[in-house]
Amino acid sequence: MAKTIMVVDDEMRLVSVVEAYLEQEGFRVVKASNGREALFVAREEKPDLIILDVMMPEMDGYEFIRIHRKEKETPIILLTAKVEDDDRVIGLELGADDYITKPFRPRELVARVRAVLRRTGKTQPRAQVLRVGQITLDREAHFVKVDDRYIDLTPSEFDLLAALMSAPGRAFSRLDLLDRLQGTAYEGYERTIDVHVKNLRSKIESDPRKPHYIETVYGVGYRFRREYA
Amino acid sequence: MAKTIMVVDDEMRLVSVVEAYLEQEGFRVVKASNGREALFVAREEKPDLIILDVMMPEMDGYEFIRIHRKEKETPIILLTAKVEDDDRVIGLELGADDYITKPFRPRELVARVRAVLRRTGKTQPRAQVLRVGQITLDREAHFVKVDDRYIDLTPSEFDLLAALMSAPGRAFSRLDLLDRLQGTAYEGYERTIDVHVKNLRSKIESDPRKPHYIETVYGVGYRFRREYA
DNA sequence: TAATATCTTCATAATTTATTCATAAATCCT
DNA sequence: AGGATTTATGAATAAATTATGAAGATATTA
Repeated sequence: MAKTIMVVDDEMRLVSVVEAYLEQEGFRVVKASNGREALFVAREEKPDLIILDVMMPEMDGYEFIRIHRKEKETPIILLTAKVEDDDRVIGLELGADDYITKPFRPRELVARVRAVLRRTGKTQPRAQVLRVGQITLDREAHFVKVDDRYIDLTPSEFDLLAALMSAPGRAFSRLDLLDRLQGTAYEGYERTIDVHVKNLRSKIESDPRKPHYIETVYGVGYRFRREYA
Repeated sequence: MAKTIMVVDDEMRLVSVVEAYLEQEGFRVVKASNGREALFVAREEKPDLIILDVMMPEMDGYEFIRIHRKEKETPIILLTAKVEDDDRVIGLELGADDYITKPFRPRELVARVRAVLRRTGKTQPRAQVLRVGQITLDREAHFVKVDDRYIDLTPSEFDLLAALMSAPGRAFSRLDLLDRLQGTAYEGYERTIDVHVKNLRSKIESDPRKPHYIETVYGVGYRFRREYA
């Protein structure tokens, strides 16, 4: 059965990005936007792991940990904004299992989630294998196969393709895609996506000038071609 | 069919970690948190081997052994917290087949499990010989052969190679590999893996600068080259 | 305990990827 | 069609990741 992860942060955008990524990795995600709410959700949903921002209104992360730990031993990964290692020390002392500083990339966070689950002996859900047309993308083994050929992609290209393939036929804005690649990192230049698309096309399209898989949606962004029946 | 191993300890955390490792190695795992429960579970599940903490509430390990041995000859590995050899002597006299002191590395435990099963004539649950390309790795005999030449590897290198060869074409993150080597515990520095990879390549690759077998997956980790049909 | 081997850490060189930018090409709209 | 906007592309630069040699720390063996 799917492992449940609770994400606690007051920045909704961050929560959404992390949620999308984790779900694709096969996790079930529940959310809370502050410590008080988190306590409630934790009791209801009994998450297998908690991702927790230290800086939040109402009740901060440390306070949450103190209270939660009296009831449960759920592993916790802290999100800290600062670069200093004060937070780290305090957090780990209070019983956090790992921490990651913002901004971070979703894939980095997922790696830590898996590491912590492994450490604490939880079984791992399988990442989704995406198959559309002649393309297979396996997030777990991290490979992409096109017409029985294995293709090497850079991390950005891989994540970009995974995002698009996760919802064939749906148009993604460049901002959507940028979030997937950079997570909460400061706003990058949207046109960066264009370049990644170009490079990706050159690797997976037989005729990059007339893309079959990755279509341009003028004025909007890009989408992966939907399969027809 | 997979061998069943019963793990008996009151520290749930420890049990979980051990469970994860054993399952990864292809064993089936059943659990109990004290001697009394263990007796019950043993009768139900008929494990092929028992891993048993000596210090437990309700009914300690020695007591369990005494009673269990009247019914079965299931091999037993003792977990002892102390470094003194009192426990060892007593335990072995009582009929334990091996013992290991806490803290221990999962891979150490797994090694002993295999050794005991071998000694007591049980068959191994998992393929012990991995062959990919011109490389043969035998977990049982613990040797590596490349192009008909036997190569000496350090323990880390051996485990690393075994992990990679267990799933050619699959990319492993450094975190994955790290806890295969160190048995979870704490987050070691991921770059340690890079160094082991370098050393391993220098031993098995004909041109370490252009590795044929162990490929780098930029931004992700390493993988063993997939064989093509 | 000394001797040896292995593992980890660290600094820095080498390599690969990501981003930005300028400009060409395509699309849209009236 | 013409102008405005958006996308595609090649190339330069910046940023990030990996490779490597070597020193220091640990562990193992004699």
